[in-house]
Amino acid sequence: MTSTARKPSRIQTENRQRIRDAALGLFATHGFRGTTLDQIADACGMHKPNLIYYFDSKEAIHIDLLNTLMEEWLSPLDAMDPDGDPLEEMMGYIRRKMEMSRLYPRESRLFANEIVQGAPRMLPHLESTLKPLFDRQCGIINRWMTEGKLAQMHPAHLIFSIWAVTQHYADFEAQIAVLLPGDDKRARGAEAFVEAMFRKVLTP
Amino acid sequence: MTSTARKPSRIQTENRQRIRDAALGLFATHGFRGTTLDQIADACGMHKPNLIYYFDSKEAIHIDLLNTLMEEWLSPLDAMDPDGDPLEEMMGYIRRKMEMSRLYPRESRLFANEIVQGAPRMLPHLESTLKPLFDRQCGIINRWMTEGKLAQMHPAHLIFSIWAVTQHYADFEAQIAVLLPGDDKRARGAEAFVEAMFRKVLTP
DNA sequence: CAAGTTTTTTACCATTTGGTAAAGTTACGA
DNA sequence: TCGTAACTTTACCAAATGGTAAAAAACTTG
Repeated sequence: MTSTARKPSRIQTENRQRIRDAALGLFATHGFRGTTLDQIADACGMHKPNLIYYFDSKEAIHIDLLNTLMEEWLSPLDAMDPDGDPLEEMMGYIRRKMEMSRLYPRESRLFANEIVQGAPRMLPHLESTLKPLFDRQCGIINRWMTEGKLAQMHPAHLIFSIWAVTQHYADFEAQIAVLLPGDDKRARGAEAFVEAMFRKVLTP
Repeated sequence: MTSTARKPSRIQTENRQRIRDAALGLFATHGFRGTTLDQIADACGMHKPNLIYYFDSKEAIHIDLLNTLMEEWLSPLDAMDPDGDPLEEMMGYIRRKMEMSRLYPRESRLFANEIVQGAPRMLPHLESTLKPLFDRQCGIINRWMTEGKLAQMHPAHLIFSIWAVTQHYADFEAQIAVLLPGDDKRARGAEAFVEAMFRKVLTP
C-alpha cells in the first residue's frame, strides 16, 4: 500500500497552479464542454498528457476549481458581523461583492456557467455548505429588520438581488461593454450606483 | 439556378419549430458546445441527418434561436411609453421582465450563456439592435428624472440592475431552488419583493 | 393514380477529443 | 555522484461528434 498523502513538491505546486489558472479562464469563457484539454495545455505551455499527470481528468480540474471557488465566494458573506451596525454591515458586504466582481470576473463567470447549467457538479456543495450559511445570514438580517435597523423586506430575496446586481457586472460584461463604452470609469460608476441604490433600499 | 425563396411547406414549418423547441432547452442547459446533434434529434424524435435537412448546421440552429430570441427579448423595453406615467411605466416594465423570467426561463438562460461566454455570435446584433434602443430608453428615463418624476440616478445602471435582478430568477434557478425550497409561492414572493424594491428605489 | 417532389432513414466518414503507454529527461536525496 | 523517483514528451487509440451520400418512403399535384 502506497502512502496516499504526500507533501507535494515545489514543481507539483507550481504546475498545478499554472494549470488551474489557465483552465479557469477557459472554463469561464467557453464552459466545461467548450474547453478542450489541448486548449488548456496550450494556454499554460504544457503538453496534454502532462495535465493528466497533475489532475486525473479534465473533470478533476473543473471540480478542483469549483471547490476552491466556493470558499472564496462565501467568505464575504461569512465576514458579516452580527454585532456590527446593520446598515454598514450590509453596505460593507455589497462593497465587497462589487470588488470581487471587478477583481475576479473569471471566477464569477465560472460560477455563473455552472449554475445556469443546473449546477451539475455543485448542487451537493450548495446544499451542504452554502445553504446553512445562507440561512444563518437570513436570520441575522431578519433580526436587524425586526429591530427596525433595516427596512423590512424578505431577507432571502434581498440577498438574491445583491448577488444578481453585483455579479451581473462580471457575468454580463460583454453586453455592458457594448452599451456603456466609456471604459475608464465604468467600474466606479457601477459601484457608486449600486451602493446608492441599496442604501436607499435598506434604509428604514 | 434554383429559386432561393420558396414558401415553406406545412411539414417544413412544423419540423423546424420542433427542432427549435428541442434545441432551445438543450442549448440553454448545456450550452452550445455541450449539446450534440444526437441529443437534439433524440429530444424531438427525429434522426440526425434530418436536422441538417432543415438547418444547414448545428450553428445555424443556434443562430436561428438567438435571432428570434433577440426580438422577443427587446419587446418589453420597446413597449415603454414615453408619454405614460413615469413610475408606472417603469413598474410595468419590471413586471413584464419578471413575467418573462418566469414564463421563458429557457430563453433567459440561452441568452445568459451567450453573453457570459463573451457573446461570440451576438455582439454585432447587440451593437446594431440593442444599443440604439437602449440609448433611446436611457434618454427617456433621464428626462423623467430631470422632470422630477423619478428619483435621480444613472439610467444605464438602473436598467442593468433591473435586468440583473429579474433575469437572476431564471438564470440562477438551480441555486435559488436549493436556498428557498418553498416551491409553491416562490415566484409570487419574488415578484412582490422585486416590485417593492424598485418602487422604493424609483420613487423620488 | 402516376410522376415528380419532398421528407426520412440507413450506412458511412473525417475530425476532434479525452485519455493511455511507454520511452526519455530532469531533479534530488543519500 | 550515482540511483531513483519525479516529471516530460512522443506516439498512439477508441469513442464521440458534426456532417454527407444516397436509397427508401411519403406526400403532392396534374
